[in-house]
Amino acid sequence: MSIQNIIETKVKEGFLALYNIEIPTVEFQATRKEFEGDITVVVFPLLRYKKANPVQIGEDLGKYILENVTEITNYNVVKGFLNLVVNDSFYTNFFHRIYSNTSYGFVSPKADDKAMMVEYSSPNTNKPLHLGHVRNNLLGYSVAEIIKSAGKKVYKTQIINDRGIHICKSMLAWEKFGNGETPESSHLKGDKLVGNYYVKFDQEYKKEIAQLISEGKTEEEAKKEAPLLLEAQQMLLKWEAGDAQVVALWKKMNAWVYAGFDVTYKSMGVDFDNLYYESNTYLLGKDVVAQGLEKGVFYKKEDGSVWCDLTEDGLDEKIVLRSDGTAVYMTQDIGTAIQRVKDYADVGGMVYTVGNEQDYHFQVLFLILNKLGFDWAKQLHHLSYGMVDLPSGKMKSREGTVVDADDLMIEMTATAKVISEELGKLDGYSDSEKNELYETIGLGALKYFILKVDPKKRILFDPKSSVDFQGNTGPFIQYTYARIQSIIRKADFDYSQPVTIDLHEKEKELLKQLELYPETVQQAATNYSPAVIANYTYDLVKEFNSFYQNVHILGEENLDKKIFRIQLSKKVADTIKSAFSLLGIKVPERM
RNA sequence: GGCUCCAUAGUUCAACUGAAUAGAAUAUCAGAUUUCGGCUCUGAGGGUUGCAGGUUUGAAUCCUGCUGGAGUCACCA
Repeated sequence: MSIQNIIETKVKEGFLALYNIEIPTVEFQATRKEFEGDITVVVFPLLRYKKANPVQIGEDLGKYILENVTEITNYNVVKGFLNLVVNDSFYTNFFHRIYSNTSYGFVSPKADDKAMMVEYSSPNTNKPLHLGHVRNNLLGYSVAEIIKSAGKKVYKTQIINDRGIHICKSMLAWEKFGNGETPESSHLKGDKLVGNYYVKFDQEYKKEIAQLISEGKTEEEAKKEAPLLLEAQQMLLKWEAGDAQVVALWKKMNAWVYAGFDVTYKSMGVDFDNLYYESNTYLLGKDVVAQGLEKGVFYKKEDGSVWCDLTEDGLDEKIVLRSDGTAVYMTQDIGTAIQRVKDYADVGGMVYTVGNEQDYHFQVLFLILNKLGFDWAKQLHHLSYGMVDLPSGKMKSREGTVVDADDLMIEMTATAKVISEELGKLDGYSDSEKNELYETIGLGALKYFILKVDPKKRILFDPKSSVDFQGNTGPFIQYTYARIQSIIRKADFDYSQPVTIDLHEKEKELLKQLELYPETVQQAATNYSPAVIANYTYDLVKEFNSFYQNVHILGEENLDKKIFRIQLSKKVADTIKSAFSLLGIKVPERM
């Protein structure tokens, strides 16, 4: 039981005993450093139930708690804040409890709990992954890990956008200009190769437009009538009709792309439990539209198109089926959501990791699913995140201003190499071990940089200078971890026995920070925010560095103290590792 | 134009969802440790939380209006 729970119970009890009033909740905060105490009860909110001087209430409660809670050794009241001093034995007992708990902070799901499905990445198969996907992937993966550790079963998934006119564009360009080029013949990653032909299409298309305009067409006409575009549209029709040649080409080129994506996902360290392909799901949802019509959720217009009226909810009308009876984006998404629950019966909710330009779409989607009456529709969340901007402005794939995901990771690893070599702590490491380490550090820097920011906010990413290795960064935290490992390696005696000592101020601070870990994981899960974990870890590391600077560990003469400090350091390291695993960041033994 | 999101030290980010003097990092300056890894630690300066009102014992946080930025409002995905 946490000290907060103990005090909460007693404050309620005390309030009842003193004033004969029941209170529902008690508000806590950490005691500010300039006052004596470890935990603070905020008295102000209680004034709602008992009109009185907050200082007087604080005094009364403080006295009651001092008498009735053995863990509290003293108190003081400043304005409306009741500061309580917790005794050392509470913290040492707490430490004994958690020391050998390898899953400290995590909660295991109960057998009958519903699972969450977390969707992220969901790329198009006509171009490689870029910086925007990197943020998406890191967020989605991390939130999935956090939800899992907070006590829910999780399925990681994505829906691959493998069909449509944009896919036909790269297919057509390859057919016309590719001369049979393959990833093997060109030594290019498959996704890069296909991406090149997507760009090629656009270049040739623009030429045709220019040509048509010079022949007297308006720009609008030229864009619609360019032969290449007409051909691509033809190709899409053929694909939909199941034309053998087109389908074979489509399969071949998509396979190249998937092989390329796999490499990128692997170096990014993300994975999926299952995949959905739009080519399988784009026809889903039509039957639900029929059901919705019966229920009166949707209505039909004269031309046969089907709509959902959301004006009562402050939104517009939304089309769910075209007049020709074909599906739109919304139809598919409705169908896909339902399909997923069919495939995984224990799914009780979903998280969609998609950029904030689709906020409106998901608002509508969730609303419609709720209107259709699915019980899991109440547990849908759009994990919306801001754009990643470059100093040069917005990324545009056609203009070549994108930051490629693979290039970015290679660049980060190279930077890590330069810095690590300067430090030269790697004697005895083989080249492959070194390279693995550079990757750990480089990716750690990148991941931490992106994940420490609130997802809602847009990020300005300067590939040259914005990724630091000092201060509030991944490598700084990794460094602290490595240093603790170095201490542990040197402690070559049995320090496994629990000991009880008088705590140094810095030790107590560290223990308080460790105590916060479980609720931090829960908070991160409720808020879908890896940033909460990142900030917690940084605070823990700062606290440790301060401890490290102020006391001796291996140099301590008192054996019990020495043992306790080694154990404490080890637990801090374990917690860093655990927290970073939630962010998908590895920690090195040396660096 | 309607709707949604964002705006906090020079810069990058916090602030437990309404509480104490708005905190860190970075950069700058001053110091400590020269012995567990100097990628460490301590301190200083740096703020009218975009602006103006309002609610509240208390507002960066909630409400209203404005300013600036972004997104969205397709029988595209």
